[in-house]
Amino acid sequence: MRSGHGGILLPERRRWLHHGAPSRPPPCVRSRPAGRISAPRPSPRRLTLTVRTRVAPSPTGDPHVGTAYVALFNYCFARKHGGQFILRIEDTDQVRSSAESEAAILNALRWVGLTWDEGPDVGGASGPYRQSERTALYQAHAQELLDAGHAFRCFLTEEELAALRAEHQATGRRTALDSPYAALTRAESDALVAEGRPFVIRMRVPREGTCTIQDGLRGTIEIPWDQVDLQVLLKSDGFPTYHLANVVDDHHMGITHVMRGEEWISSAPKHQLLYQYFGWEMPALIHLPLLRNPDKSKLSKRKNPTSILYYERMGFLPEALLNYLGRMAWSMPDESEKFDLATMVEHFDLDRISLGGPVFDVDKLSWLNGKWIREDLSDEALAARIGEWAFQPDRVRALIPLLRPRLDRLSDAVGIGGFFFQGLLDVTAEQLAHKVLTPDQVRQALTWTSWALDAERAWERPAIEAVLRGMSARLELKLRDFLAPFFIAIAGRPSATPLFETMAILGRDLTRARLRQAVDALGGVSGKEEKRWRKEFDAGAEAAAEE
RNA sequence: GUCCCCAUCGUCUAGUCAGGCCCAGGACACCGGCCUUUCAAGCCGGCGACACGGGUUCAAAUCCCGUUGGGGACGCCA
Repeated sequence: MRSGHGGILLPERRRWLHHGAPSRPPPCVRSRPAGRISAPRPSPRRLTLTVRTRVAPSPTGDPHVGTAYVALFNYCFARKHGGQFILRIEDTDQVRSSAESEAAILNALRWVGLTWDEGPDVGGASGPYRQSERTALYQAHAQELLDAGHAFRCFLTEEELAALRAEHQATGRRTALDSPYAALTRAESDALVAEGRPFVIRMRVPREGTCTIQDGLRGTIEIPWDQVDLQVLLKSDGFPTYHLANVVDDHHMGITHVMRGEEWISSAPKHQLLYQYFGWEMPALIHLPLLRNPDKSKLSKRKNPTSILYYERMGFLPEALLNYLGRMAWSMPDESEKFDLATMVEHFDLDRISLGGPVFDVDKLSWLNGKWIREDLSDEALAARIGEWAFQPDRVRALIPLLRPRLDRLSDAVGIGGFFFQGLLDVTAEQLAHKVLTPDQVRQALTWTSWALDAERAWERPAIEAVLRGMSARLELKLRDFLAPFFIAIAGRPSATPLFETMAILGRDLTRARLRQAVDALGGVSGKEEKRWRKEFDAGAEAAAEE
């Protein structure tokens, strides 16, 4: 057995605790951890080793409820075992990462009530906690693998790669993609570097046999090696990919248990292999079931609000949201529905995680939230919470330029600006009826615009205006006609504060949700129609991009 | 298409590893009733599931195999 921390693996898994000498794990899928790790044996010495978990969000967008969900489980596991929980920023994607997103994610996680022992904001002994500040480390490790022959330089251009993929696909790919440069000698490879050819570093992967990985919830998982990519470890910009950075950091940060989304199972073999190449002990892998949309697909903003900011804006209490996330795939021993973070920690047990992907059900979240409001807040506390929520100075301040010209009495502010404080509006098809456009045209305008807004990175008035004007032109509708249904969808009436500013202030998520609600009021978009529209939409977007 | 994961009411789940206590329990939603100046809240009740087919066993929601269904991965994104 590896000498390190393996013994503390999932120590609460029953057989472990109650039967000193672990018997053979049953052959069932959810085999005991005893069968998962080479040969761990409970020992008092190892139990003193500290559990360390982490959550590692990528700052490429709005804070996602899935991030909070994974963070919650990592937090609970670490706390339950007296260990540490770490926050690490995985900003290795230079193009998509942003400081604003990072700040928003940190704020959102703090908002739901999670805290971390080490992170970019609080520091710690294993820092820095932002991967963009650790590039030298990854480069050194990539070099080490290169020198050891565990990795090679790949000089394939993007076009060549695309062609290879297409060919692979066409011939009915049975195995992962290969690279012709894998066969080069080091001298040949060095020569190409000397020529100035750009390259990436890929890892070598066995081309036959089967990789066996151990999952803390599922037991043994076997994946044929020929299904595993020759994964890029170091990109041509010198930055590492997730796979390299994550392994290097988890090792150097002393992570003992990696709890992450199930979507990572298929890359686990690469990670395991990297640990072997480096000669490091691998943390225990625990893959959490994915949060789902009502149609069971992986939770996505297109189908369900996913941003924590949205839930804040809608008036959900952070403790209720966190509580609800704790009900996703996990249950209290007595099945209680309402519990706080400390209680969840106290009872946390991997054995109580169920594996079917849970559908994120906003209705049930609302009920839970109502329970928290009714049962846990005094009149004073509730009054304070409503005030804090509604009258956040920055938010109210932003409305003033829109309200001022329209106010004769202060009380007018409620009628004119009330919709800023509402959640979803109950817009009907009748309200959305348009004097020139057909309901289908309205539906299309709202849907396409919503898509176009999703593709827009900046959520600011000029960008929003450009998208709406562009879409109106593209659909060949007069701006006035085109905009009319948006006023209804966003403000609930035909005339309101200026639309672009209003949407900017309302925020991306609430705007998206209201547009979607309006579309739904008109009958929604069927799967077939969405497919067709999506095709036309993308084609048009491409044409526009080429101009 | 290939590989992997998963499978209890519409949804979240208990029960599954240690088969009998389960003709399957709780919660959301929905429906009905009570309470109530209204609406909520609260309380009471109703509807509603072990995907299917084979095994193993005295006994299977629970163990095994297969089928079906759902999901994920197949990026110089994470």
